[in-house]
Amino acid sequence: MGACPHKTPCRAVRAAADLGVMMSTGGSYDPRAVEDTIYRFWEEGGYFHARPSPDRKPYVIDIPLPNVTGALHLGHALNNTLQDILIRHKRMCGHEALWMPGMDHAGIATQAVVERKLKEEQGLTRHELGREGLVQKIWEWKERFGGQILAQLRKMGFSCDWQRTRFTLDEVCAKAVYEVFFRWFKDGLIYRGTRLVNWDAFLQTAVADDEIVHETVKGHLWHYRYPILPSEPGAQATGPAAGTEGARDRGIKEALARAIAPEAKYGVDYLTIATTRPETMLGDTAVAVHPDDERYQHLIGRYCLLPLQNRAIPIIADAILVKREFGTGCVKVTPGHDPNDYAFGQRHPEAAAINILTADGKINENGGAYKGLDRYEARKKVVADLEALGLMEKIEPYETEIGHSDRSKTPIEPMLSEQWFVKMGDLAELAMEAVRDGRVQFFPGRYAQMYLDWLGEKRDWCISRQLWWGHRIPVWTRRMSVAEFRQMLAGPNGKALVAAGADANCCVQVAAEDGTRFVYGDEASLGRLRDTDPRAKLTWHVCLRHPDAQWPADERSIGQRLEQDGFVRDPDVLDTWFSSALWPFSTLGWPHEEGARGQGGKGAGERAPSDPGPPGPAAPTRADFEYFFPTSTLVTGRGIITLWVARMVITALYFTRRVPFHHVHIHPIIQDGQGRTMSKSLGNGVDPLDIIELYGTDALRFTMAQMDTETQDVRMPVKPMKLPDGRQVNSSEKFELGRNFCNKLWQAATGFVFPNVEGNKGSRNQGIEGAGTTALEQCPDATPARRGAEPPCSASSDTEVRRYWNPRPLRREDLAIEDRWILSRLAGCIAEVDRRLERYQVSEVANTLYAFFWSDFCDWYVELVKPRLYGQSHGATKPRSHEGQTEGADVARQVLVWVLDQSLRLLHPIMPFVTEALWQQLNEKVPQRGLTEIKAAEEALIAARWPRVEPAGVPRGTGALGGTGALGGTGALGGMGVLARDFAIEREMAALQDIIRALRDTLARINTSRSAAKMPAIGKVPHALLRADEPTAQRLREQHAVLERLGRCESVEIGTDLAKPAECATQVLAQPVAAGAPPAVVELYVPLRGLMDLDIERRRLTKERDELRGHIDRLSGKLANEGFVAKAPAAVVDQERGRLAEMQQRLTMLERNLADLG
RNA sequence: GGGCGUUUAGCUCAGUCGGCUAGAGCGCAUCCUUCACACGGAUGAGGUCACAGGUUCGAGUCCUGUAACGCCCA
Repeated sequence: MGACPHKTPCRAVRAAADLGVMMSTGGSYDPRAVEDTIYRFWEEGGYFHARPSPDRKPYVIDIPLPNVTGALHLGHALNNTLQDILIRHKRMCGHEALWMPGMDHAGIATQAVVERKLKEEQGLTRHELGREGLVQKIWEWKERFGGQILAQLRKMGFSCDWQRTRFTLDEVCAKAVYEVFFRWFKDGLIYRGTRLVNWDAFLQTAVADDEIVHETVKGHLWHYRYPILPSEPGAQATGPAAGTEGARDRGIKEALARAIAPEAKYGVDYLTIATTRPETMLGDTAVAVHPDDERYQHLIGRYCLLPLQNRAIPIIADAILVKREFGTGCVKVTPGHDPNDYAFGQRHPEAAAINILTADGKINENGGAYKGLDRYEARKKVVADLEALGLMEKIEPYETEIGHSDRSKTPIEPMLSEQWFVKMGDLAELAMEAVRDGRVQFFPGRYAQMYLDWLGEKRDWCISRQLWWGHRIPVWTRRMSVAEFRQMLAGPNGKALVAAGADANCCVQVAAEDGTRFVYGDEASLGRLRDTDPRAKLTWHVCLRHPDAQWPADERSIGQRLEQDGFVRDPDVLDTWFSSALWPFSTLGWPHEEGARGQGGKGAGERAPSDPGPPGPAAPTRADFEYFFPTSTLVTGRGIITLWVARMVITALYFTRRVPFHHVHIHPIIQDGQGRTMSKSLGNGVDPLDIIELYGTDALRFTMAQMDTETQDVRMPVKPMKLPDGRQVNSSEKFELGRNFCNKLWQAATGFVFPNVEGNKGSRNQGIEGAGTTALEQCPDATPARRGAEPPCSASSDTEVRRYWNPRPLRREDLAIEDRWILSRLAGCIAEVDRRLERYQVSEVANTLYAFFWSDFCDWYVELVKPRLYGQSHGATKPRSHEGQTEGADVARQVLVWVLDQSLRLLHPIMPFVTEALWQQLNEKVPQRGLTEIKAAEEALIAARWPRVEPAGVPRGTGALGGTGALGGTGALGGMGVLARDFAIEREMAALQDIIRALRDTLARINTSRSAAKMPAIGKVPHALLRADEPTAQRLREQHAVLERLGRCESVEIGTDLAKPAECATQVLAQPVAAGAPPAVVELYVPLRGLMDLDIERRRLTKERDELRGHIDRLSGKLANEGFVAKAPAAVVDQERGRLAEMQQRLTMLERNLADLG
C-alpha cells in the first residue's frame, strides 16, 4: 500500500484488502463478502457515469419510474436486471451507455399513503390540514422514504448513472411539464370537458382505469316496476307537457295504482327492471328496450313514470345497450352513473345525464328527498320506499364485479365530472405511424398490436386529478363577458398580462356556452368575439407557461394579478403519467431554448404548494439532450404499454419530432405457482432483498434473466424459507439454480484454473505498465479509472516474481483437439449470445452461457485437460509442484485462462459481482492473456471489451481490429478474438463423448447390479474393447488416454478385428465423422464375466432393439412414400437414407449381440 | 361481449425457416464422500406436444374449430 500517493489509503485500496481476505479462503462463493466492495469500486471508479462522447455511439435506457414511496418487488428485480444486462453489454461493446434512473411522485398512491398515516397518527383529514400543510407532509415523507428504492436498486448491482437521478416533481422535470401543457393548450389540444369518470368518493378524486381492481362482491338484484304512462293525448299528465300541479299529481297516482293493481298487465301497465344499484334510479333518464323485441314494439316512444322522483322518462329502443335475452329485456338507463348508459346518453340526447352524487358520495340536490344521504343509506331508503309503494317484485342474491379503488379500497362510483382532457385524435395517429413504419419496434413483436389497438380508439386522455400532490394545473379561470374581459385588459393587471406576452407566455381559451372555443392570442382573435353578445357570460381560461414565475421580476406574479381580478387557479393537479410521458426528454433538460425566461423571475414569490421541490441534480445541458436523445431501448411490462409507452411516443413526436426510443422490450409478468399475480394482500410476494440475503445478488439476477422468455407470464412457485436471522420469508427454489451456477463459476476459477496457473505474480516485468496491479488496488477516487489518465498507485509492487509459464502467441498447430473443440464451442456460444441479445431473448442468453460454462467447459474441457496438467500417470502429482511443464500443459493453461477470461466477460452483464471478483483475481495471476496475441487484460471487467468471434481461419493480426484504449486504462485492448467455429472438430468430439458416455453407462449398470447383489462397487471398468474401421480406429487411438481416463476404464483396446469376448456388455455407436460421409459404426465390448447379472444386459438390449425397430419402421415407411422422395429436398432425403442405413446396421449388430448373450 | 396470449416430462420453461429418434433446469431413481466443486460428479427413468379437423411428402411448429386458464379492453 506504500506506493499510494494519497495521504490516507484510499477506500478502494482498503476494499482490495478486504477482498484479499475473502479471496484467500477456499470453499463456496460467498456473495456477501464481495458485493458491497465491488459496487463501491465501480461507482467510485465512475463507470456508471455517461457523458457525451462524439467518438462513441450512445446507448440509452430510461428506467421505468418506480413510485417514490414504494418498495421494490420481484417485478422490479426482473425489469431492472434486464436493463442492467443490456446496459452492461453495450458498455462492454464500447458504447457510451447511459442508464437514467429516477422516480415518479405517483400522485394518488403517495397522497393516499400520507393521508392514511395522517388520519391514523393525528386523526386529521387533509381538509383540516390544508393544501400547503399536506403537501409539506408529503415532501417530508418523500425525503424520508424516497431514497429507499434507490438503495435497493444499488443493492441489486444496477449500473445506473446516479449523478443524473431525477424525480418527476423536481425543477428540471417540472419545466418540461409546464412547457408541454402550455403548448398543447395553445394548440387547442387541451380542453375542459365533462365526462364520466371513475370516482373515488373516499379520496375524492377521479382515478384512472388501471387504478381500479375488480372484485366479485355478493350483492342483490332488485326487481321492481316502473309504471307505464298512458299514451292518449291529455292523459299523459306527467309527460313533458304536464298540465297543472293537481292534474300531475292525479296522473302519478293513477299510474302507480294501475301498476300495482292485481289485474295489472306486464308491458301494458308496467315494466319490470332489475338492478344491483337501486339508488341510481334517482338519476334514471330512460328505459331502454331492444328495437327488434316484439314484446315492446308498442312501447317505443312512450313514457314510464320514474317512481320516487315522479318524472316521466322515455322508453327508447337501443340495440347496443340492451341484451334481449338478459332478464326482462328492458333496462333502466342512468347515464350519469354508468359507463354503458353514458354512451347511450350520447346516442340519445333526450336521455341526457343527470348527476345525483356529491364528491363525497352523498346524494345531491338532484336526488330530491334523498338529498344529503350517503349513497348506501339512500339505497336502503329507496328500496324501502319502493316496497312501500308496492312496486318491489323480488330481491335475489347476486354476485357482481365491482370496481374498487386500488388506493382507498372503496367501491368506485362512475360519476360525471368536469376534467381537463388531451385530444387524442391526431396525436394518436402520429404515434401509430411510428410503430407502423418501424421507427419504434416491439420485442416480442406481437405487442405492437396491443399498442395500435389502444391508440386506434383515440380516447381522449383525462389529465386532471383532484389531488394536491403533483404538478398543479397552470390555468386560472373566471366567468365573464367579452366586455368585462376587455375592461380587465385595460386595467393595470391586464396590461402586465399583455406585457408578459399574451402569445409567448400565456394563453387564453374562451369557452362559450355552446361549446365553441376561441384561443386568444392577439387583438385579432379577440375581435372574433365581437359577434357574440358582449354581455353574455363566457368561461375564460388563462394558461401560464411559467405559472409560478414573477413577471416582471420582483412584482406580483401573473397568477396573483389574475387572482386579484377574480380569476381562480384550478385546484387540480396533473395525472402522474403526464409527467412520466415526458421522461425521455424532460430528464435530458428539454426544453433548453424556451426555458430560460421563466426561470429568471423565480425565487422571490411565494411557492405554490404543488410546486417543484428541491432542484435535484444539476440540470442537463443541451449537449446531453442532443447526444443522448432519442434513447435506445425501453424495457417494461405489458401493463403500461398504453399508459406510458404510447404516451411517451406521443409527446416525443409532438415536441421533438423524434421517437423517444427505438426498441421496446416487453418482458413477462411473474406470477406465483398457481398463476396468480404476486401481491401483498395474497401474501405470495417475494422480496428481492430477501433473495439477495439467501442466495446473493448474482443468483437473483441469473434466475431473473432466465425468466425473460417470450411468454406473457412466468410462474414462480413460492416456498417459505427462513433467513439467517430467523425471519420467515417467501422464496423459491428457482433461485438455487442461480446460486449453484455462481458457485460453479467460483469453484472452477478459484479451485481449478487459478491453482493451475499460479506463480505468475509480478509479471509487470514483462514490461506492460499497470499489469500485475489489479484495478481494485488503484485509487479510483482520484480519477475515474476508466479514463485511465493517472498512473495507478501500486499496492503490490514488492511481490516476489515467480513464473513458470508464459502465455505466448499460439498457432493452430499448437492446439490439441480438445483445445480446438472448446474454442469452437466458445465461438458458437458467443455468436448465440449475440444473436439472442439482439432479439432481447435474455432467457436464452442465460441458458446458452449456463450450458457452455457448465457442460462444455467444466464437465468436458477441464476433465480433458487434466492429464496434460497433471501428467499421464495415475495418481499424478498436484499442479502446484510445477511438474506439468510440458508444452501441452502450457497450451492448456493458456486456453483455460482464455476461456475463463471470455466466459467472465460474457457472464458479466448477468452476474456482475462474481465475475468482477474473479476478474480481479485473474488479473493478479495472469495479467496478460490471449491466444494468437497476448495483451494485458483490462483492469475492470465492467469496462472490458465484449468478446468477438473471428471469421473462420483468420487469426487477427496486431492492430487490425485492436482497440484504441477507448474502454480501458492501459490502452492494451484488442486481439481478444477467439478462433472461429470448427464443425469438424465438434463432430469428432461428439463422437468421442458418445463412447465415453457408453463406457460410463456400462460402469454404472455394473455397479447398480452389484449393489443389488450386495457386492462391492468397482471404481473402474477393468477392460473394454472398441472395434471400428481403420480410419476411426486410428482416430480413437489418438484419444486412447482420454478414453481410459474419462471413460473410467483400466484398459481400452482399439482395433479393426478384435474378437468379441463371451458374456460382455455391448453397445453399438454411430460415429458421425464427416457431413455427408457414410456413418462409421463403432462397437464397444465390455467383458462382464463375474462382474454383473447378464439378465440386466439382455433386458436393456431388448428394449433398445425394440425402440430401434420402431424408428426403422417409421423411417423406412417415410422413404417408401413416393411423395416424400419426390417432393422433399434432396438433402433431406439423403440424410434420411443415411440415417436408415446406419440404423439398420446398428440393428443387425444389436440383434447379433443379443443372440450372443443367449 | 371484443382482442391478445398460454396449454410440450411430476414442476418451471425452451423448441429458430415445417425435416424431431421432442430438449434444459429442478424434482425423482441408482451409483460415487476419486484429488476444483455434495451449492458436486456419473448414469438412468420419465412425453398421446390440451382436444378435433385441415393443409403438406412430412405438423410440437402453419390454418380452422373446441375446451381450460391468464391478461387487456368494454
